[in-house]
Amino acid sequence: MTASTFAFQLQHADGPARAGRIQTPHGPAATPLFMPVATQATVKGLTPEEVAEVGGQVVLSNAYHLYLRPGVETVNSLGGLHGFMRWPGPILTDSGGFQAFSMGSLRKASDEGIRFRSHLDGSEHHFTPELATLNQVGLGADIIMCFDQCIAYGATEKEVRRAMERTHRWAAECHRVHRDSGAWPGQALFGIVQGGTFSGMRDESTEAITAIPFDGYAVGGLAVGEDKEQLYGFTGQVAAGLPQDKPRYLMGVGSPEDLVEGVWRGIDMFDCALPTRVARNGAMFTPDGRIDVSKRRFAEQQGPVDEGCDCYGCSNYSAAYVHHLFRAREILGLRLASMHNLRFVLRLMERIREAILEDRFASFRRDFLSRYRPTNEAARQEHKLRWLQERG
RNA sequence: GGAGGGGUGGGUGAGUGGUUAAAGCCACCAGACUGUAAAUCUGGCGUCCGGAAGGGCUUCGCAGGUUCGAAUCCUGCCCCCUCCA
Repeated sequence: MTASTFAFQLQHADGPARAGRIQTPHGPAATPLFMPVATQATVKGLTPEEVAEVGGQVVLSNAYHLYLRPGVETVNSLGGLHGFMRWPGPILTDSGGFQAFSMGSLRKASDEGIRFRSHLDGSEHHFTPELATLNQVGLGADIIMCFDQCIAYGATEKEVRRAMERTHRWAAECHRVHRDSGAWPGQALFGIVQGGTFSGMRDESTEAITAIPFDGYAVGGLAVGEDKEQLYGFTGQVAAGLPQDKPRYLMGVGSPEDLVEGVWRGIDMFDCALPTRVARNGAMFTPDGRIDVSKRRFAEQQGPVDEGCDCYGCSNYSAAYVHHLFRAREILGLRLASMHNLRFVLRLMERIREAILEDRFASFRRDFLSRYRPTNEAARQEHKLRWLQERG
């Protein structure tokens, strides 16, 4: 817990794929790194001990949600985010920029910032780059993010440009506010590249954001409805333009296959709600793809959900038992599934790291992807479009 | 023995003459979930044909009747429940 400054060391590269280490005031973390999501200062359903047990090194929380409830001051007075949620390791907070996308009709963007109507009580809040930065300073995470405007897939070129240029101006503002805020010196600030699915704008944004000396650089605005080809293509394109000596963070990704593909294209850090969210609905990762443990075919399976998994659930319970827990809507079911999915992706990252260090990531990737069966892409797209329509 | 209430699709339960293949909920089946407004959402759920639009057939305890038309009204029968004796 000594106040060291943030640092990144690149240990080894295997093609574009990198293995490294970040250093934060609350300890180190090995990269490639997957950060479990703890939006409301908790990885839903799990204790910090359980998150650590499955291999979690850094968790991600959300400044927008914590600002609304319980409030930045409250968290601050209760020991800061680390003390409040009792997570002793590194924490990264997102600024609330993603909520500019996900909150649908409850928000309205302008050059000054984004107006949100609280989903809790309807009250109106105006997030500016300054407020978003100071909120995160107040929460006291190890790594904080610039306030950006994440725009929906399908936006016009004009809309994407406006959001991107706004994001660039806000990035400079966030950097200035953070520098002058009196934040403790170890706290890192990452910039975020936007630009939608327009190749030229992605380059433009990469150049604009890297012109500011952030501690790390994130690829934002992806995994919001575009197809896999675009996700991977823009990830690779942006990563190639980011500095070698800073960590690169692909925001909001991933699924197991996306993690492999992201690292393959030079990404060091990921966060994603997917593993824990789908777990609560019965979906569990296996080396062959995602299964739905609540399906009847698991009703009598004596072995664990994933034979090769070393998580608590797979070590102690049959798939039939987990199946029963979901059928009966028992809370232990979603806890076991959450632990399992986190363990699955975290162990995947550990194995990826080993493979990179041993210069065999290409074959690791090939083997993993040839076995892992992704979920239906067409259905994904349909679902996403409907969701986007509902959210306005 | 007397008084009253009720039998609806797998369950529960609306529906009292046409807009009802019959609400809602549950169960079940299928799909989704990527910087978490999510232990959530979407679709299906009598049967047959169709990719779909749509169309055919059979349904509201049983049997009969009234009516252009019945889950809904009438008659009989069977069964269940509550209270009184």
